[in-house]
Amino acid sequence: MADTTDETAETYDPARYERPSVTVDVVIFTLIDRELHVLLVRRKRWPYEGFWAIPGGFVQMHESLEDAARRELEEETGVRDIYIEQLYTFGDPDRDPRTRVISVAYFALVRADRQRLRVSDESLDVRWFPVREIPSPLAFDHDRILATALARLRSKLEYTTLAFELLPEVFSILELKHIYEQIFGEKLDKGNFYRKIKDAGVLEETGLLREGRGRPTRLYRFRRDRGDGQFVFRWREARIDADDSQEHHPSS
Amino acid sequence: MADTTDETAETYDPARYERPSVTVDVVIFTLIDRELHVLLVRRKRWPYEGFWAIPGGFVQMHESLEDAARRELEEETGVRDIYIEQLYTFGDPDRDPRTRVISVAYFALVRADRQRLRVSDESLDVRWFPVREIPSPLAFDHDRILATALARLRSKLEYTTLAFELLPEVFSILELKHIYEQIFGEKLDKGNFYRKIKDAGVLEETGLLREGRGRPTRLYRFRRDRGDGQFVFRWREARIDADDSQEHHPSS
DNA sequence: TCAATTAGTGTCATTGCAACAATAACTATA
DNA sequence: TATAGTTATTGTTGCAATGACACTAATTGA
Repeated sequence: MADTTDETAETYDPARYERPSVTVDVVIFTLIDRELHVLLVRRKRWPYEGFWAIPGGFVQMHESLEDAARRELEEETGVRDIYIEQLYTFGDPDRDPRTRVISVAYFALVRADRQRLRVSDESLDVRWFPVREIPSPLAFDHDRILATALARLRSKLEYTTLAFELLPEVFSILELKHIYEQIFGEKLDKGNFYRKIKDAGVLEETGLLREGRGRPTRLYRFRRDRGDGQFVFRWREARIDADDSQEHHPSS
Repeated sequence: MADTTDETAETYDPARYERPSVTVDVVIFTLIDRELHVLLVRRKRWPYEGFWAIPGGFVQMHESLEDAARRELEEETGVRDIYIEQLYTFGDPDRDPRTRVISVAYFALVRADRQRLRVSDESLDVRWFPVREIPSPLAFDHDRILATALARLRSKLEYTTLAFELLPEVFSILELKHIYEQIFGEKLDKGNFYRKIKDAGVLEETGLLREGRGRPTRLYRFRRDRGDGQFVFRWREARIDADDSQEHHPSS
């Protein structure tokens, strides 16, 4: 707020305060060949010329933060109407050598079947990277931003239906299981997974089958309608450490 | 970041972009007479003159966001070394009628025994309000900020040891239980609470007793050392809806 | 027709948890 | 000075969720 407590002393005058630049950065995840990928862009000029960075841009005076994030998202991927969520705001004074830049980071999930619409695919300066092969270090404090995004993603998969935002419209239960395994980095029991996901009632049978080497796979669709419209499925109890990287405990 | 993707077209020049003002607002919680309270300040001038607001102020060019939040916190309460955590960033274009103001909100927990150090207590313009008696509406979009803070607090109590940051140095198990009941808004079973908190091993017996009407209460201290230094106690499985007020799901 | 392969179901013992009953250690007052 | 009242603690028990793992199903390819 522009509501300082001791406004008694000072009259509000924007010119009195030097203003930082504000940007949004969007960490965009998708699934390619069952692997989790992130979109990065290569910087063309100083600072960090040639380094990979999380896509982002300035917030215009007339647009909300989320609008700015969606605009960036669409500029990069050509996709709209996608899951997006504010992640964290990074504002260390020296994170950008040019000037004070405060960055509001978002993270977005692009569905596996939509992401093929990626615009500048052949360009060498915009690329999907598998999360296990991120070039390091990234520009600015983007390593930290990415780490925060991954932590948030992991954390949220555990108690929300976010995983469905990564899958194509129609998918199999074992594909869903694969996502969880990928992101949690641990093997899950097939049988227990089937039972749990079925009991949750978030799946709708499509009647479709997919032929393959063995027994054909039944294909499902995610039921967006369920419950009170919000999240109704929780894979397991939330973990302790997951999303808490940014907090500060008192020393005393 | 100041790293727009299409920097190809444009050279970076701060002057080309109009910059918003950036403030931090700090939602400060404490426990007074076993009740959860929030600190509010009364605005002295336009806009929202006479309305209550969450304390906050401008971010200086040289300080980090968290430093700014701590500075505000100390200005209001005289307390340092307190639990503080970034909450969310609010940046709707018209949330402040004066100019574009982006506010990075924090929330802080002040221990029950420390908060008596409050500076401007007698002042009618700075007051602790019980959370159930918040004057409504608050200035700007502060109702929303406060709601977000409360949701976060509830959510985090469930899977962290945050509750201890509200209690005095030394406390009884039933006082702790009372906090949970207050914030969750539901009764908890005495016996189960005892067992659960004891098994968690986060308490250290002080040997102290407090005399009262019935059987004297054993007093405990929170063991900050435990585990990997971080959160080791989870009251119960995290809830579904809690902290998710700010997200946006795709419509498609 | 029989391995190989992928999909999906059943069983069961263990654990965690909620409900609630029982006991312990005091103070107030009749 | 007993007894009722009050607050603090500990025990018991049954149900439900979960994890480990064995089993059945439906297809392809040799």
